[in-house]
Amino acid sequence: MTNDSELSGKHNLLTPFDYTLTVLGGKWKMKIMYQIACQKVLRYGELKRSILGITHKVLSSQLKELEESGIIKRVEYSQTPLKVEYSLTPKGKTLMPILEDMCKWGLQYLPDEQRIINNIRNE
Amino acid sequence: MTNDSELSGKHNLLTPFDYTLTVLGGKWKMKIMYQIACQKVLRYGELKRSILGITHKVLSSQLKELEESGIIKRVEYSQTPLKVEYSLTPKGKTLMPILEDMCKWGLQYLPDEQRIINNIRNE
DNA sequence: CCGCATCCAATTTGATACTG
DNA sequence: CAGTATCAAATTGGATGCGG
Repeated sequence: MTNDSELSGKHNLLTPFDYTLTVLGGKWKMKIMYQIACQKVLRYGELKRSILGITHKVLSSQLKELEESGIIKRVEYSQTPLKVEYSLTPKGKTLMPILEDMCKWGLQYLPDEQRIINNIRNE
Repeated sequence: MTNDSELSGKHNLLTPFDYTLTVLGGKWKMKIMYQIACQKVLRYGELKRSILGITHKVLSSQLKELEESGIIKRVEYSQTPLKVEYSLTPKGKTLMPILEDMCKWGLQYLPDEQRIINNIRNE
């Protein structure tokens, strides 16, 4: 670790851009947010099934970090069996335009050979 | 590897959103792009000095990937000592609005305690 | 100066089992 | 059902040296 945290001490100070990267960073956070946003509310298991390839451990740790960043809200219903629902917070919703722009950009630039969904209503 | 690539075969097919994540993904690519965009053109060494904490190995591998994705352009001048300049391609420039929005979002939501630059022309 | 290759350490991830 | 803990496996990261 030879980076910023050395310069800025224990409370690691960040530039605004780095803060956003911290909140959204990693391989899965944006995909998780995207899924939650699409469905408004999702239970843990539904979320897991909707994101191909993510593992139990990774999903739960990333959900926890997103919650700590104030991006998603976790509501636990004390039933048996347990039920937990995730949704975006207002703060989280303010990030959606960025994710949508990323999606639009991908639509424009994704090479056809790699496209997985190209036959939806092409007439 | 229990993910998409299994489902989609060797040419790993992607959704548009995943494509964007692939292009921009990782800890450093967006920061690299951001630096290049700010200066229009940067030599390798300048770039390295401008990004705190990045190592030689990581910077060069990420630059290569960005080049392969068509986001940055690499121009090599056959001098001794060697000189290489990096700049954004037109495709790369189309991503800048997204990076700028991320920066703006960070400005709004970065908690004051973590802010590293908060005294620039506050009157 | 730039960037690839190597070697080894550190971090992340996956599979599995366990708790409330 | 949701989440944590553990441990091995895989991936990434840093330091260094070589060659164009």
